Amino acid sequence: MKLATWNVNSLKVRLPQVLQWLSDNPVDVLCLQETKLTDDKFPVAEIEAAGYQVVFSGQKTYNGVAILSKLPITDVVKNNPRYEDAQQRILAATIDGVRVVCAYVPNGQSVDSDKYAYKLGWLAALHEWLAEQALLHSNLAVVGDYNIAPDDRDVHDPVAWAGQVLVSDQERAALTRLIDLGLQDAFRLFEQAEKSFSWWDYRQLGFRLNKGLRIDHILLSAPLATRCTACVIDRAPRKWEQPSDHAPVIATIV
DNA sequence: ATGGCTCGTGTAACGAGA
Repeated sequence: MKLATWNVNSLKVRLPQVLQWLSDNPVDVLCLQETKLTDDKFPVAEIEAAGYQVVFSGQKTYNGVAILSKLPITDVVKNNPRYEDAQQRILAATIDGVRVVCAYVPNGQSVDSDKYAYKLGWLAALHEWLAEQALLHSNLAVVGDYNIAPDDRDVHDPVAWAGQVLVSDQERAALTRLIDLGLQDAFRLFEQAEKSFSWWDYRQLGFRLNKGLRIDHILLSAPLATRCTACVIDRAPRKWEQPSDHAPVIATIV
């Protein structure tokens, strides 16, 4: 199975790029974040015409997640059943014996904001739910935009970013607690180039200067991690016209 | 020091993202 995740920053704007990318990279499963579409506006026909089944959970203006799959999708769960949340950020489904959780973790805005407290509470509730899911599903993949750079090597300028949102100790500790449920960061199972990032600011030539962060992750349970033979970030679509600020991350599971 | 760019909303700036 080839399993990918991509924050598309509006599926309305990015649908042509998603279809082009799937044509170039016919992955089995693609998890999307920040679709920014209510369910009645989701482009089901276009995605099905490309050979994918799709499930989605969206809202107006913000957030929104979707799972595209070549193989049948079953047991769909929208949102974390342990956390009342008006924001549509989680979608889980079973595909080919793998429990796939597509997550759009809150950004947090800044460490002194209410949104940061929401982010930490949201992550604590995610941990509570995933602890149960990990017991229920040996093949568990938790993928998406985590809005957390796990380590200083995932940050273009760790000194400038020190203590800020996306890299703060509390956020990193929350990510570590998720990993301690028995998950592994697929990207770090393999040798990777230095300064490998998955997001670059639209401003200040962020991509051209490779001023980025690695905040999009594929976490795999041990049985899946042992079957994982590659994990790469595809920078290609970030070079296209009118790109998302995030690049897709792809794991190959044999 | 600030904002820089790109979205959606809604049709003008503004909030949000990261």
